[in-house]
Amino acid sequence: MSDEQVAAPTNRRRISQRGIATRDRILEAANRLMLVRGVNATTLDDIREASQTSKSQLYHHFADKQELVRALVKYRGALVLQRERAGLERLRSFSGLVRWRNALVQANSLNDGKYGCGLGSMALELSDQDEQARSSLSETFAAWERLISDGLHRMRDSGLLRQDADPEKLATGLMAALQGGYLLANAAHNVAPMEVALDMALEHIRSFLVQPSGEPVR
Amino acid sequence: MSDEQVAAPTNRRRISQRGIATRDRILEAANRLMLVRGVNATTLDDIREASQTSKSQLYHHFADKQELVRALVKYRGALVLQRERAGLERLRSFSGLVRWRNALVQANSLNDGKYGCGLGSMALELSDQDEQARSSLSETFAAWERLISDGLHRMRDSGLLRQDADPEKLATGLMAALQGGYLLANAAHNVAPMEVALDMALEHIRSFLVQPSGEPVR
DNA sequence: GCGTTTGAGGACCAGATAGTCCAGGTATTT
DNA sequence: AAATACCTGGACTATCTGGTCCTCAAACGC
Repeated sequence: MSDEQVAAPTNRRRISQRGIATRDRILEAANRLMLVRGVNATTLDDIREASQTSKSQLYHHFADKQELVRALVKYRGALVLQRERAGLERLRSFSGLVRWRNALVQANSLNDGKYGCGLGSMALELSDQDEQARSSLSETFAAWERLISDGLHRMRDSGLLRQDADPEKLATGLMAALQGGYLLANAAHNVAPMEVALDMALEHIRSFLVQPSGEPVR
Repeated sequence: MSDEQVAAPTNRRRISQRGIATRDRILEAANRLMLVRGVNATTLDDIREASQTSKSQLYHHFADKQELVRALVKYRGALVLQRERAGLERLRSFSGLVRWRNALVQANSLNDGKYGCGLGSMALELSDQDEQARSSLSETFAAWERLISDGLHRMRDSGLLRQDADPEKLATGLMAALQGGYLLANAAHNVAPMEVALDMALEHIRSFLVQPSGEPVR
């Protein structure tokens, strides 16, 4: 009876609104719990309870915990990229970068620097544990950096940035400052280090402006 | 018979060379294993086996896993600070910073960016799980940054850095770039992002030199 | 030498947790 | 209405793992 299902565990074709909703509820719960407790410290029972589903549903939608985690990596990646796309896809000026910085800082200050970046924390926890999750995360970081570097490219093309500015490297540096800022802020339970780190990166980018405005970053 | 021992589990005074050696062996093993697998994914049995000790010795030297982890946080912190003190306490020039950078990059490139910084990985894993470990890590980061900022202070006092340079902020920014670089390098299994991040931070510091030398960072 | 302290070794226990299975009920689609 | 997909609930297992306990050996002071 369930032979066909077993035969095609991954690419099952049955798609019902209800099923999708449950699957999403599970992912959403896993997302929430694993952000504050970490992946390994969160049990499937926690997720089952938080998502108001049953054990069998967990295993109906995901083969095992590892597959759930991998799905979560993509889920969270999609969330971040969607949020970041909204803030970055029309980036055309330095003040746009400052606004982007302010939004991130403000969001993180709401919980006193705790929890850090959903992607960054998974990266450290999973990189040496699940190669597939690692490469997926790596790709998400790359896509995120591309959103930034695309904006920087636009700024360079429009003559705002000097020609010798390297958008890719600047984006990587900014991303590292962001992730390092998240990490230090998390350790300190204080958003201040994240601000300093981002300001440093922005200042660095500012040094590539064709005509550096007199006012400082903030 | 063992009532007295139970009464004073923490501040025991018995100090034997043999005992210290065993304790250190345990910590050293925990350090090694937890660096690659993470804290939560490492079992006491792994540690027992790797340290060639017995279960009872683990619990003779540490009340429970949490105490072991906390001891490891200090152990690792001491190791890092010792290593960093050697490389930073005589920092007096920009080229000294570059040498410091090169040493870190080279060390991390030996394992293709994997594992990251022992402190940083613990910070993300423990910050929302063990308040005591978190604050201990936070202090270690502060001490590490102080090693850097002390060097920058010396450079400023000697007239190398401009007076408006803020050594504390520069040190925080550099530390964030380092930690973010570790994280991205770990996710990518490639040391390149760490190089870019550190170079950005160094370039930022260089912009505060009184007479910026013409040659780039590297 | 003798008793006490310290360390080694490992058997053992209890609880947590991933994962299985099934019996039956409810929605959705055709 | 029939078939298919989805869901509940919970019992059950195997394993892992933190933690306890007990015995024996070595070291050491008296």
